[in-house]
Amino acid sequence: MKYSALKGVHDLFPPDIYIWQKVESIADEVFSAYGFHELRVPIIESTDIFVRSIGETTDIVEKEMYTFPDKANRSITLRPEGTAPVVRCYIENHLYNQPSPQKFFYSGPMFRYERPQKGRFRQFYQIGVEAFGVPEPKLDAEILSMLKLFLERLGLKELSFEVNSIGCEKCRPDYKKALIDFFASKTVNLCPDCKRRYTQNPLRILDCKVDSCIELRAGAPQVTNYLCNECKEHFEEFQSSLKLLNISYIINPNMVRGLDYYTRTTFEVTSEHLGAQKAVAAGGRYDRLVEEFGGPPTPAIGFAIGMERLVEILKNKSETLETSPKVVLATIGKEADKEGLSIAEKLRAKGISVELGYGNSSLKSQMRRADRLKADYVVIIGDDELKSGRIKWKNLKDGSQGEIGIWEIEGFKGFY
RNA sequence: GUGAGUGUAGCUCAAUGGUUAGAGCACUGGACUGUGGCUCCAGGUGUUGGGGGUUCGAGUCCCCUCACUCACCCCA
Repeated sequence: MKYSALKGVHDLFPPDIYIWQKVESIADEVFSAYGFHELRVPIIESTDIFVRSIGETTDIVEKEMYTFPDKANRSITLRPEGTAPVVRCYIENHLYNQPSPQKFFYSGPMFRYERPQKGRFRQFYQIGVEAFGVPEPKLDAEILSMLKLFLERLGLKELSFEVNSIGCEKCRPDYKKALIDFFASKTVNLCPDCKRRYTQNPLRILDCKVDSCIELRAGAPQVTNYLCNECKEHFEEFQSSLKLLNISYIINPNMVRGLDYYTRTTFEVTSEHLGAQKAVAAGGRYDRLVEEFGGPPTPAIGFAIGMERLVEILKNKSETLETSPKVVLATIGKEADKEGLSIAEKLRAKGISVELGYGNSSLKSQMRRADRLKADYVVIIGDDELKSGRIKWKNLKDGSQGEIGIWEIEGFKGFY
């Protein structure tokens, strides 16, 4: 084959596309009910928008961004995530002057230069949600509840919700120091990756998958014990709201975030039906980011859903979504062919989906095609029908058939 | 960036180093000349991912390369 798609990107077409459409329309419905409005931002931004928000030393910025110079030699980056552009949009358009909170959702492609694997792609789609202006943990719980409702509306109930609090700029440094102290005497026994993490981002040691590191971290200080009073209270209120809303969750004190901007609440929804990349949705608070970006101090929270991962789970549920025509118009002969074309147009104008036969195929093959398209009805037009002015219909589901005047077909009640 | 695995028909897969690379499914047509599903019959495409090598002989063995898959790092 001469041309193929680039590594880590993919085409999307039936039948999968119907799952995507369903997911998007349910997202629209559910998020709207919570007062979220759709927002569309560019997929390219100045590189520094991502560097400043995600963090210079994160993997995303260091090695995963699609960054290139434009013709005027400005550094442009294909967005690796959605929060930073939305924050930029929020500030640039002074949306903080609108009634608070401002709540948005968006969907679209993100780009990260990584080796593809199950559930991971170079171009991948996210549905994201961001809410600005409310510090109360009530909102955190509301947002989790919204996510849960969204997933339930898609028929997903066996997903697990993990939550954590990673503190704020006041208490996180204390915790980080405690962690460094804890591992100080054990560094020689850490895996090579964790040796690197120890100096670069000690929090990451907590979710290492190597057995020896899992053993070494037993008894390590937990972030939830180092929260300042405000963060602690926030986390407790968040949990009591979750209980009030009947959301079952587990606290995962080892859940850390890969992006620098998160504060306090973090959460993840995971599925056992995926591979190693089992997070379907993840998010958290980022109370400092708007201010750091030059906006007014504005608490905020958001999450992102990995579309491909979500669709992967939905595919396993083997609910086949397909669209089939209501009517297949089978015609025999040139004259009938013309008549069929004009009847089809009249039916379509009434909102009925109609497929025509093409070429000089036999009635049999047109019937067979109708069967494979899973049409509800076949309408047959041939010389006899043209002569009598009465055309034949057949219900493919129950096998019943009959005749109807050619001028009455638009009103045939089986079609409605 | 690192590691492992897999590349044969549109799809799923066969083929001990040995003739002309096969089967199922799918597709199209016919049996039924104007009635789908079931059955039967017929139809056919492969540069065996690509290149090089070993051999009398390579889909099969070796090397290189490309692609895909899974995993690590990291993440939705």
